[in-house]
Amino acid sequence: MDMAKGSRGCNSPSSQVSAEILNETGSHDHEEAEDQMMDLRRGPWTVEEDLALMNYIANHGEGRWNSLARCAGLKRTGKSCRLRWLNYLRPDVRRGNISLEEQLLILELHSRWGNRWSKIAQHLPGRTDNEIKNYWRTRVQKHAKQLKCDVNSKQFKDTMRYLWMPRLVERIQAAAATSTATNATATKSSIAAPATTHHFNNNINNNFQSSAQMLLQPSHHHFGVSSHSQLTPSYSTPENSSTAASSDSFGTQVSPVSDLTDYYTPTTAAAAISVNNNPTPDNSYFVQANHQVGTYDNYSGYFGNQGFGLEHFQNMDEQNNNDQWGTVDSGDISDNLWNVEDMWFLQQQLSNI
DNA sequence: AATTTTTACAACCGCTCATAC
DNA sequence: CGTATGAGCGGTTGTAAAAAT
Repeated sequence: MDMAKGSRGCNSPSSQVSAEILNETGSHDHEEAEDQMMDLRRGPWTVEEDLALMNYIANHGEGRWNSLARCAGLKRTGKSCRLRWLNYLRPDVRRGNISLEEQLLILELHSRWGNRWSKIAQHLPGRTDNEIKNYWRTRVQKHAKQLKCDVNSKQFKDTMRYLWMPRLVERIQAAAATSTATNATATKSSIAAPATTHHFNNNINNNFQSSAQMLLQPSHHHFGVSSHSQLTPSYSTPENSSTAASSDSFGTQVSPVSDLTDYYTPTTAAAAISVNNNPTPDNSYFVQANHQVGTYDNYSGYFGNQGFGLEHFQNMDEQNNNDQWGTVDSGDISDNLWNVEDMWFLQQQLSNI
Protein backbone atom coordinates (compact mmCIF):
# COMPACT_ATOMS: atom_id res chain seq x y z
CA MET A 1 0.00 0.00 0.00
CA ASP A 2 2.67 2.40 0.90
CA MET A 3 4.61 2.13 -2.23
CA ALA A 4 7.45 4.56 -2.24
CA LYS A 5 6.95 7.66 -4.26
CA GLY A 6 8.30 7.69 -7.73
CA SER A 7 8.68 4.88 -10.15
CA ARG A 8 10.89 2.67 -8.06
CA GLY A 9 9.57 -0.72 -7.23
CA CYS A 10 7.36 -0.96 -10.23
CA ASN A 11 6.72 -4.53 -11.05
CA SER A 12 4.36 -4.04 -13.85
CA PRO A 13 2.23 -6.99 -14.74
CA SER A 14 1.33 -5.28 -17.93
CA SER A 15 4.55 -4.53 -19.67
CA GLN A 16 3.41 -6.36 -22.75
CA VAL A 17 0.20 -4.49 -22.71
CA SER A 18 1.89 -1.17 -22.49
CA ALA A 19 4.14 -2.13 -25.34
CA GLU A 20 1.10 -2.87 -27.41
CA ILE A 21 -0.33 0.45 -26.50
CA LEU A 22 2.81 2.15 -27.55
CA ASN A 23 2.81 0.34 -30.81
CA GLU A 24 -0.78 1.18 -31.29
CA THR A 25 -0.20 4.82 -30.72
CA GLY A 26 2.84 4.46 -32.85
CA SER A 27 6.29 5.82 -33.03
CA HIS A 28 8.09 4.73 -29.88
CA ASP A 29 11.43 3.03 -30.28
CA HIS A 30 13.29 3.98 -27.16
CA GLU A 31 11.27 3.58 -24.07
CA GLU A 32 13.95 4.91 -21.81
CA ALA A 33 13.94 8.24 -23.52
CA GLU A 34 10.21 8.32 -23.65
CA ASP A 35 9.94 7.86 -19.95
CA GLN A 36 11.59 11.20 -19.66
CA MET A 37 9.49 13.01 -22.16
CA MET A 38 6.57 10.73 -22.43
CA ASP A 39 3.69 12.22 -24.32
CA LEU A 40 0.75 10.81 -22.59
CA ARG A 41 -2.12 9.14 -24.27
CA ARG A 42 -5.43 10.87 -24.23
CA GLY A 43 -8.91 10.18 -25.40
CA PRO A 44 -10.87 6.98 -25.17
CA TRP A 45 -9.34 4.10 -23.33
CA THR A 46 -8.51 0.95 -25.21
CA VAL A 47 -9.39 -2.51 -24.02
CA GLU A 48 -5.73 -3.14 -23.37
CA GLU A 49 -5.43 -0.08 -21.21
CA ASP A 50 -8.49 -1.06 -19.28
CA LEU A 51 -7.07 -4.51 -18.70
CA ALA A 52 -3.76 -3.12 -17.62
CA LEU A 53 -5.40 -0.81 -15.15
CA MET A 54 -7.73 -3.45 -13.80
CA ASN A 55 -4.93 -5.97 -13.49
CA TYR A 56 -2.74 -3.56 -11.66
CA ILE A 57 -5.42 -2.51 -9.24
CA ALA A 58 -6.40 -6.11 -8.66
CA ASN A 59 -2.83 -6.86 -7.66
CA HIS A 60 -1.85 -3.68 -5.93
CA GLY A 61 -4.98 -1.84 -5.01
CA GLU A 62 -5.94 1.65 -5.94
CA GLY A 63 -4.58 4.98 -4.85
CA ARG A 64 -1.41 6.91 -5.55
CA TRP A 65 -2.58 7.30 -9.05
CA ASN A 66 0.42 8.91 -10.64
CA SER A 67 2.77 6.20 -9.54
CA LEU A 68 0.12 3.63 -10.31
CA ALA A 69 -0.07 4.89 -13.86
CA ARG A 70 3.68 4.56 -14.28
CA CYS A 71 3.91 1.19 -12.61
CA ALA A 72 1.03 -0.21 -14.59
CA GLY A 73 2.80 0.85 -17.74
CA LEU A 74 0.02 3.17 -18.71
CA LYS A 75 0.84 6.24 -20.68
CA ARG A 76 -1.82 8.11 -18.87
CA THR A 77 -1.90 10.65 -16.15
CA GLY A 78 -2.76 9.43 -12.70
CA LYS A 79 -5.79 11.59 -12.86
CA SER A 80 -6.95 9.92 -16.01
CA CYS A 81 -6.43 6.50 -14.45
CA ARG A 82 -8.35 7.47 -11.39
CA LEU A 83 -11.22 8.79 -13.44
CA ARG A 84 -11.32 5.74 -15.64
CA TRP A 85 -11.35 3.45 -12.66
CA LEU A 86 -13.90 5.33 -10.63
CA ASN A 87 -16.26 6.17 -13.44
CA TYR A 88 -16.04 3.09 -15.56
CA LEU A 89 -13.97 0.13 -14.48
CA ARG A 90 -14.88 -0.17 -10.85
CA PRO A 91 -16.83 -3.38 -10.39
CA ASP A 92 -19.77 -1.77 -8.68
CA VAL A 93 -20.21 1.07 -11.07
CA ARG A 94 -23.54 1.29 -12.80
CA ARG A 95 -24.19 3.20 -15.97
CA GLY A 96 -27.24 4.10 -17.97
CA ASN A 97 -30.88 3.44 -17.26
CA ILE A 98 -31.35 5.94 -14.54
CA SER A 99 -34.46 4.74 -12.85
CA LEU A 100 -37.44 6.69 -11.68
CA GLU A 101 -36.27 6.48 -8.13
CA GLU A 102 -32.82 7.62 -9.02
CA GLN A 103 -34.20 10.54 -10.97
CA LEU A 104 -36.26 11.49 -8.00
CA LEU A 105 -33.31 11.19 -5.69
CA ILE A 106 -31.15 13.28 -7.94
CA LEU A 107 -33.71 16.02 -8.14
CA GLU A 108 -34.33 15.88 -4.46
CA LEU A 109 -30.72 15.85 -3.43
CA HIS A 110 -29.80 18.50 -5.92
CA SER A 111 -32.48 20.73 -4.52
CA ARG A 112 -30.89 20.18 -1.17
CA TRP A 113 -27.23 20.37 -1.98
CA GLY A 114 -26.93 22.00 -5.34
CA ASN A 115 -24.15 20.90 -7.64
CA ARG A 116 -22.40 18.77 -5.08
CA TRP A 117 -22.31 15.83 -7.39
CA SER A 118 -20.07 13.69 -5.32
CA LYS A 119 -22.23 14.07 -2.29
CA ILE A 120 -25.30 13.29 -4.33
CA ALA A 121 -23.60 10.29 -5.85
CA GLN A 122 -22.95 8.86 -2.41
CA HIS A 123 -26.67 8.34 -2.09
CA LEU A 124 -27.00 6.61 -5.41
CA PRO A 125 -24.93 3.48 -5.04
CA GLY A 126 -23.03 2.62 -8.13
CA ARG A 127 -23.58 5.99 -9.72
CA THR A 128 -20.69 8.33 -10.19
CA ASP A 129 -20.64 12.02 -9.69
CA ASN A 130 -19.72 12.36 -13.33
CA GLU A 131 -22.75 10.47 -14.50
CA ILE A 132 -25.06 12.41 -12.27
CA LYS A 133 -23.52 15.62 -13.46
CA ASN A 134 -23.95 14.53 -17.04
CA TYR A 135 -27.52 13.56 -16.35
CA TRP A 136 -28.19 16.92 -14.86
CA ARG A 137 -26.51 18.86 -17.58
CA THR A 138 -27.88 16.96 -20.52
CA ARG A 139 -31.40 16.42 -19.31
CA VAL A 140 -32.35 18.84 -16.63
CA GLN A 141 -30.42 21.83 -17.81
CA LYS A 142 -31.57 21.22 -21.31
CA HIS A 143 -35.13 21.73 -20.26
CA ALA A 144 -34.29 24.80 -18.31
CA LYS A 145 -32.87 26.10 -21.51
CA GLN A 146 -36.00 25.23 -23.38
CA LEU A 147 -37.99 26.94 -20.70
CA LYS A 148 -35.77 29.91 -21.22
CA CYS A 149 -35.03 30.17 -17.59
CA ASP A 150 -31.93 29.61 -15.59
CA VAL A 151 -31.56 26.18 -14.10
CA ASN A 152 -30.85 27.82 -10.78
CA SER A 153 -33.78 30.15 -10.97
CA LYS A 154 -36.62 29.83 -8.59
CA GLN A 155 -38.96 29.33 -11.49
CA PHE A 156 -37.16 26.28 -12.63
CA LYS A 157 -36.75 24.92 -9.15
CA ASP A 158 -40.43 25.35 -8.56
CA THR A 159 -41.17 23.54 -11.76
CA MET A 160 -39.20 20.63 -10.48
CA ARG A 161 -40.57 20.70 -7.00
CA TYR A 162 -44.18 21.27 -7.71
CA LEU A 163 -44.56 19.37 -10.91
CA TRP A 164 -41.83 17.03 -11.90
CA MET A 165 -41.04 15.51 -8.57
CA PRO A 166 -44.61 14.88 -7.47
CA ARG A 167 -45.18 13.37 -10.85
CA LEU A 168 -42.18 11.18 -10.43
CA VAL A 169 -43.48 9.99 -7.11
CA GLU A 170 -46.80 9.23 -8.64
CA ARG A 171 -45.22 7.24 -11.37
CA ILE A 172 -43.01 5.39 -8.96
CA GLN A 173 -46.07 4.40 -7.05
CA ALA A 174 -47.83 3.38 -10.21
CA ALA A 175 -44.87 1.36 -11.34
CA ALA A 176 -44.58 -0.26 -7.95
CA ALA A 177 -48.23 -1.13 -7.91
CA THR A 178 -48.08 -2.54 -11.39
CA SER A 179 -44.94 -4.39 -10.51
CA THR A 180 -46.55 -5.92 -7.48
CA ALA A 181 -49.49 -7.08 -9.47
CA THR A 182 -47.29 -8.36 -12.21
CA ASN A 183 -44.99 -10.12 -9.84
CA ALA A 184 -47.94 -11.97 -8.43
CA THR A 185 -48.89 -13.00 -11.90
CA ALA A 186 -45.34 -13.77 -12.80
CA THR A 187 -44.92 -15.91 -9.75
CA LYS A 188 -47.89 -17.94 -10.74
CA SER A 189 -46.78 -18.35 -14.25
CA SER A 190 -43.11 -18.59 -13.39
CA ILE A 191 -42.15 -15.97 -15.89
CA ALA A 192 -38.99 -14.26 -14.89
CA ALA A 193 -38.09 -10.81 -15.99
CA PRO A 194 -35.11 -10.61 -18.31
CA ALA A 195 -31.93 -10.43 -16.33
CA THR A 196 -30.71 -7.48 -18.25
CA THR A 197 -33.52 -5.35 -17.01
CA HIS A 198 -32.47 -5.65 -13.42
CA HIS A 199 -30.67 -2.53 -12.56
CA PHE A 200 -29.41 -3.47 -9.18
CA ASN A 201 -27.51 -6.17 -7.54
CA ASN A 202 -28.79 -7.05 -4.15
CA ASN A 203 -26.47 -4.92 -2.12
CA ILE A 204 -26.88 -1.91 -4.25
CA ASN A 205 -30.55 -2.48 -4.34
CA ASN A 206 -30.82 -2.63 -0.60
CA ASN A 207 -28.73 0.44 -0.11
CA PHE A 208 -30.60 2.36 -2.66
CA GLN A 209 -33.93 1.35 -1.31
CA SER A 210 -32.91 2.72 2.02
CA SER A 211 -32.15 6.09 0.55
CA ALA A 212 -35.14 6.19 -1.67
CA GLN A 213 -37.48 5.00 0.99
CA MET A 214 -36.21 7.70 3.23
CA LEU A 215 -37.60 10.06 0.69
CA LEU A 216 -40.80 8.29 0.10
CA GLN A 217 -41.92 6.91 3.38
CA PRO A 218 -44.51 8.92 5.19
CA SER A 219 -42.64 8.54 8.42
CA HIS A 220 -40.19 10.98 6.98
CA HIS A 221 -42.94 13.20 5.73
CA HIS A 222 -41.86 12.90 2.19
CA PHE A 223 -44.41 12.86 -0.53
CA GLY A 224 -46.86 10.85 1.49
CA VAL A 225 -46.42 7.54 -0.18
CA SER A 226 -48.66 5.13 1.56
CA SER A 227 -46.97 2.89 4.02
CA HIS A 228 -47.73 -0.27 2.16
CA SER A 229 -46.12 1.08 -0.90
CA GLN A 230 -42.68 -0.37 -0.71
CA LEU A 231 -40.35 1.27 -3.10
CA THR A 232 -38.88 -1.14 -5.50
CA PRO A 233 -36.58 -0.59 -8.38
CA SER A 234 -38.42 -0.13 -11.58
CA TYR A 235 -37.67 -3.19 -13.55
CA SER A 236 -38.93 -2.26 -16.90
CA THR A 237 -40.21 -5.45 -18.22
CA PRO A 238 -42.81 -5.74 -20.88
CA GLU A 239 -45.07 -7.09 -18.22
CA ASN A 240 -44.83 -4.38 -15.65
CA SER A 241 -44.03 -1.30 -17.56
CA SER A 242 -47.07 0.37 -18.85
CA THR A 243 -45.01 3.01 -20.52
CA ALA A 244 -42.04 0.99 -21.48
CA ALA A 245 -42.51 1.68 -25.12
CA SER A 246 -43.06 5.36 -24.72
CA SER A 247 -40.59 7.65 -26.29
CA ASP A 248 -38.06 9.01 -23.96
CA SER A 249 -37.16 12.44 -25.11
CA PHE A 250 -35.49 13.08 -21.84
CA GLY A 251 -32.71 10.77 -22.69
CA THR A 252 -32.40 7.40 -24.18
CA GLN A 253 -30.52 6.01 -21.25
CA VAL A 254 -33.13 6.87 -18.74
CA SER A 255 -35.30 4.17 -17.43
CA PRO A 256 -37.91 3.47 -20.01
CA VAL A 257 -40.67 3.73 -17.48
CA SER A 258 -40.13 7.35 -16.97
CA ASP A 259 -38.44 10.54 -17.29
CA LEU A 260 -39.26 14.10 -16.71
CA THR A 261 -40.45 14.73 -20.16
CA ASP A 262 -43.76 13.13 -19.68
CA TYR A 263 -44.81 15.55 -17.10
CA TYR A 264 -43.14 18.53 -18.49
CA THR A 265 -45.37 20.54 -20.67
CA PRO A 266 -45.58 24.19 -21.40
CA THR A 267 -48.69 24.50 -19.35
CA THR A 268 -47.35 22.75 -16.33
CA ALA A 269 -44.16 24.68 -16.59
CA ALA A 270 -46.05 27.87 -16.78
CA ALA A 271 -48.02 26.81 -13.77
CA ALA A 272 -44.91 26.26 -11.80
CA ILE A 273 -43.45 29.49 -12.91
CA SER A 274 -46.50 31.34 -11.87
CA VAL A 275 -46.28 29.70 -8.51
CA ASN A 276 -43.11 31.52 -8.31
CA ASN A 277 -44.83 34.78 -8.04
CA ASN A 278 -46.24 33.65 -4.80
CA PRO A 279 -44.10 33.71 -1.73
CA THR A 280 -43.23 30.28 -0.56
CA PRO A 281 -41.65 29.51 2.75
CA ASP A 282 -38.49 28.15 1.39
CA ASN A 283 -36.90 26.71 -1.64
CA SER A 284 -36.70 23.35 -0.04
CA TYR A 285 -40.25 22.40 0.45
CA PHE A 286 -39.41 18.89 1.24
CA VAL A 287 -35.83 19.13 2.14
CA GLN A 288 -35.95 21.31 5.12
CA ALA A 289 -34.17 20.33 8.25
CA ASN A 290 -35.53 17.30 9.99
CA HIS A 291 -37.92 16.74 7.16
CA GLN A 292 -40.55 18.64 9.04
CA VAL A 293 -41.87 20.84 6.34
CA GLY A 294 -43.09 20.61 2.86
CA THR A 295 -44.12 17.27 1.72
CA TYR A 296 -45.78 15.72 -1.18
CA ASP A 297 -48.45 14.96 1.35
CA ASN A 298 -48.89 18.62 1.76
CA TYR A 299 -49.19 19.10 -1.91
CA SER A 300 -51.53 16.22 -2.35
CA GLY A 301 -53.65 17.82 0.27
CA TYR A 302 -53.56 21.25 -1.15
CA PHE A 303 -54.09 20.18 -4.65
CA GLY A 304 -55.92 16.95 -4.32
CA ASN A 305 -58.51 18.09 -1.82
CA GLN A 306 -59.65 20.69 -4.22
CA GLY A 307 -59.60 18.58 -7.25
CA PHE A 308 -56.38 20.18 -8.19
CA GLY A 309 -54.06 17.32 -7.83
CA LEU A 310 -51.74 15.81 -10.29
CA GLU A 311 -54.66 14.83 -12.42
CA HIS A 312 -55.18 18.47 -13.03
CA PHE A 313 -51.74 18.79 -14.48
CA GLN A 314 -52.29 15.67 -16.45
CA ASN A 315 -55.42 17.11 -17.93
CA MET A 316 -53.57 20.24 -18.70
CA ASP A 317 -50.94 18.14 -20.32
CA GLU A 318 -53.44 16.40 -22.48
CA GLN A 319 -54.81 19.67 -23.65
CA ASN A 320 -51.41 20.70 -24.77
CA ASN A 321 -49.88 17.50 -25.87
CA ASN A 322 -49.56 18.69 -29.39
CA ASP A 323 -46.82 20.97 -28.34
CA GLN A 324 -45.25 19.11 -25.56
CA TRP A 325 -42.32 21.38 -25.13
CA GLY A 326 -43.79 24.65 -26.10
CA THR A 327 -40.75 25.33 -28.12
CA VAL A 328 -41.98 24.67 -31.57
CA ASP A 329 -44.40 27.37 -32.38
CA SER A 330 -45.31 29.04 -29.22
CA GLY A 331 -42.16 30.95 -28.64
CA ASP A 332 -42.03 31.98 -25.06
CA ILE A 333 -44.05 29.47 -23.18
CA SER A 334 -45.54 32.11 -20.99
CA ASP A 335 -47.09 33.78 -23.97
CA ASN A 336 -50.09 31.70 -24.57
CA LEU A 337 -50.18 28.66 -22.41
CA TRP A 338 -51.00 30.08 -19.09
CA ASN A 339 -54.53 29.93 -18.03
CA VAL A 340 -55.42 32.85 -15.83
CA GLU A 341 -57.84 30.82 -13.82
CA ASP A 342 -55.22 28.20 -13.25
CA MET A 343 -52.82 30.83 -12.10
CA TRP A 344 -55.31 32.26 -9.70
CA PHE A 345 -56.21 28.85 -8.38
CA LEU A 346 -52.65 27.78 -7.95
CA GLN A 347 -51.80 30.90 -6.09
CA GLN A 348 -54.77 30.44 -3.85
CA GLN A 349 -53.64 26.95 -3.03
CA LEU A 350 -50.07 27.87 -2.47
CA SER A 351 -50.86 30.83 -0.32
CA ASN A 352 -52.08 28.33 2.20
CA ILE A 353 -48.79 26.51 2.37
C1' DA B 1 -30.00 4.85 -48.73
C1' DA B 2 -27.02 8.59 -47.85
C1' DT B 3 -26.10 12.55 -45.42
C1' DT B 4 -26.60 15.74 -41.71
C1' DT B 5 -27.88 16.94 -37.16
C1' DT B 6 -28.67 15.88 -32.49
C1' DT B 7 -27.89 13.47 -28.33
C1' DA B 8 -25.61 11.14 -24.56
C1' DC B 9 -21.75 10.27 -22.29
C1' DA B 10 -16.78 9.45 -21.59
C1' DA B 11 -12.97 12.04 -20.85
C1' DC B 12 -10.31 16.03 -20.26
C1' DC B 13 -8.77 20.60 -18.24
C1' DG B 14 -8.10 23.99 -14.88
C1' DC B 15 -8.81 25.08 -10.51
C1' DT B 16 -9.40 24.60 -5.44
C1' DC B 17 -9.02 22.26 -1.14
C1' DA B 18 -7.32 18.79 2.17
C1' DT B 19 -3.81 15.97 3.81
C1' DA B 20 0.65 13.78 4.44
C1' DC B 21 5.39 14.19 4.42
C1' DC C 1 6.23 26.19 5.30
C1' DG C 2 6.62 24.06 0.82
C1' DT C 3 5.67 20.22 -2.03
C1' DA C 4 3.35 16.19 -3.71
C1' DT C 5 -0.69 13.83 -4.09
C1' DG C 6 -5.48 12.75 -3.97
C1' DA C 7 -9.99 14.27 -4.35
C1' DG C 8 -13.74 17.08 -5.91
C1' DC C 9 -15.97 20.40 -8.83
C1' DG C 10 -17.57 23.17 -12.94
C1' DG C 11 -17.03 23.61 -17.43
C1' DT C 12 -16.00 21.86 -21.76
C1' DT C 13 -14.82 18.81 -25.65
C1' DG C 14 -14.68 14.66 -28.62
C1' DT C 15 -17.09 11.06 -30.48
C1' DA C 16 -20.15 7.22 -31.40
C1' DA C 17 -24.79 6.24 -31.93
C1' DA C 18 -29.35 7.62 -32.81
C1' DA C 19 -32.54 10.49 -35.01
C1' DA C 20 -33.86 13.51 -38.53
C1' DT C 21 -33.74 15.09 -43.14
